[in-house]
Amino acid sequence: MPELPEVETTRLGLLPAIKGRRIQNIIVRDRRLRWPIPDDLSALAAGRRVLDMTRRGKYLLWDVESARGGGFLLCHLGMSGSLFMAGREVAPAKHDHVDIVFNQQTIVRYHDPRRFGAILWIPGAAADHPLLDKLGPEPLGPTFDGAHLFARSRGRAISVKEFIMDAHIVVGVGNIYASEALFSAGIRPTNPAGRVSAARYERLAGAIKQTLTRAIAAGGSSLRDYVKADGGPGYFQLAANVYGRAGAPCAVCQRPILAIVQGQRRSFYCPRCQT
DNA sequence: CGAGAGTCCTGAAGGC
DNA sequence: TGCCTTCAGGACTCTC
Repeated sequence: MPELPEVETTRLGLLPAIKGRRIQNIIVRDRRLRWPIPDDLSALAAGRRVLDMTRRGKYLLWDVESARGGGFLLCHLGMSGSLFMAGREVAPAKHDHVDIVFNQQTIVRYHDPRRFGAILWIPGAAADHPLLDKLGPEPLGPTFDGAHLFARSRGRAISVKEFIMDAHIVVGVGNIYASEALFSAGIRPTNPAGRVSAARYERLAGAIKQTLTRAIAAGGSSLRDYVKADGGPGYFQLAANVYGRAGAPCAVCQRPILAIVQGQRRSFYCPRCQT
């Protein structure tokens, strides 16, 4: 399940292979993703160079000569998607829905069994797109801090865990890292967001940054494998303190980790360390 | 506007 | 062994 570190690692892995190179064509084998892949995607992108690839939250934005009549290729991996390098000699496997072809040896292949991901075309300025224009700050960026969380949470009855997973508050905090960051900060996930103190939000913001930074570093160390192999190692080598550990002893106090459901999502926490 | 539920999809896991 | 059921999960979309 790609979270922000996986998306960032994908970006860092693909960028050197495609930056400045011209897209020959795009082969779409199955356009049924979260939204249908546009019919004319290949025609829009073919013959144009990829000037850059940036990330906004978990969206990857390919700058396909946007300033010269092109646009942005928006790509989201959903929960089971991956992008990896392939050559034409490698036959597409099941669920390999799209090939972005640069040449015979250089193909970026999109694989997504559950098809929760997206590939769209944005003409013009990407920041104005409805999927992007209301997103919160980047968690690793300079404008994200405890004061931001505190200010945005006043009056909110929603739980603090659901609050930090809302991309309009801060992008890129998925289910795994939300549980992990709340554990690090000692905050119980069920606490109402509007009642969490400024001091605790400061700790939480720090925990989110640290958790994501460590995961990106771990992903980077196995970058080559990940990009070549689709869905590879790295992230899951990071030992979770609470996520997926229901009933197992807390690493700090030995009490059993609890599992609950919040907003149709699983949450894990230590009943003693998190208050 | 906010809260909560519904929705898409497939593979893995569990029950019998 | 094999079939059936349940569940997980990102994030948009709808309803109240």
